[in-house]
Amino acid sequence: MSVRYGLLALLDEAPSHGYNLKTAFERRTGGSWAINIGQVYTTIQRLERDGLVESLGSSAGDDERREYRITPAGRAQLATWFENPVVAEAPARDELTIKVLLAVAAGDVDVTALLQRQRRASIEQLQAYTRRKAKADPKRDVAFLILLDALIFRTEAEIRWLDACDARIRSLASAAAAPPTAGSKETDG
Amino acid sequence: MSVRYGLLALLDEAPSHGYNLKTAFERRTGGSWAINIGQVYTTIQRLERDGLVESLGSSAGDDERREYRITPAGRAQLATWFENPVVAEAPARDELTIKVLLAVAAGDVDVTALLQRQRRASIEQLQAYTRRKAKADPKRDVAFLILLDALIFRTEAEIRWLDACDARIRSLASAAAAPPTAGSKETDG
DNA sequence: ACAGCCATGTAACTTGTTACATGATTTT
DNA sequence: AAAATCATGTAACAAGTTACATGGCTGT
Repeated sequence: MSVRYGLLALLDEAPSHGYNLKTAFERRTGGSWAINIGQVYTTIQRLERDGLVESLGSSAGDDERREYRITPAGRAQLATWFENPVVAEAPARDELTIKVLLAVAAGDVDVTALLQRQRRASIEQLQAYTRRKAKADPKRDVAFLILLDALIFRTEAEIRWLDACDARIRSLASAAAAPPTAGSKETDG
Repeated sequence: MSVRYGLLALLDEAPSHGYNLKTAFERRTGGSWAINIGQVYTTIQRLERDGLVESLGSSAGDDERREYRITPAGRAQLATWFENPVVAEAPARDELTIKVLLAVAAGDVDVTALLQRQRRASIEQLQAYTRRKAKADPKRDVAFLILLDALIFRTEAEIRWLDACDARIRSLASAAAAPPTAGSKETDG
């Protein structure tokens, strides 16, 4: 819902038209979320369909550049969006998580190697983000820095998690190699 | 692509049918990713359309329970998926990030309050995960624990990021309140 | 004349997702 | 007999995304 609310938030500030929304949206995301212009128009259409924005047809006069304005319903929905926290309810809807989970269960996949490859890739990402952060101007590029912070924290968490996975798998392997100490029945299918 | 590859990975182990894939998929994700049965069938259809799985029609004989088998192409694609790390290329495609970014730029949104609300929600989430983790059996519920780890690390990162955002915004506010020390021109539109 | 930006829009497609219709088998 | 579980499938939609067609206006 990011693009949808993104455009809605921009239209909440001032009426605007497609092309302008595209550039404004990209500026807001620190220039790092390129958006296809076609998507802007389809998203506006959907917002209009849902009564959240409306076209300013007659008063402007221009045939090109049709401007859109947020409606009261749109403003209300935007306010609700800002007021309610984003719940990470969708637990494992994440590709990396499910991949590791499946790899662990698969048997014929080298999970340790997978984790190591991912770790290397994540570290590289992290370094790239850090380099970009060092170049940014703390006064001018606030949006970009906020975004980089998000990416950095998330990637760090990912690396920690990969290590935790590795540890879990190693401990599983050693537990399987060592003879069971007490009454530990294997009941897995 | 999680569901898609999830089903493909399950079919890589053994041929199976829709209903069974559903339960297996849910078991794999530690029982926390409920999947609508309809989605399983649509996803299988799409996999078949793409030549990654094929139906075992005649040999089984049964009219119900049509089994599917992975094809060589499917196996190849699955292997590629496992081999290549998940790149977090899509930078800000995240709802919370874009929300904060938009709120900061909006002007009429109380960003500090937004951050605090989100922080409270995230802390609650974190506690819920931790409680569930404490209850889990480290031997039996490995998948579930791996998943919980992911959620916990991610939520911790989110909280750290929220705090970093708060700090950035406060420092911006204080910089705006204090008179500029040197030649710092304001050129924002 | 031609390159390039400003500007709009449609068709088509992807994955994810739900609601609904349908029926067999098994358990209570 | 009724309820629950096993089982399949379709229609329809959401949101994101890209490729393509179209044209005006500006600078070289």
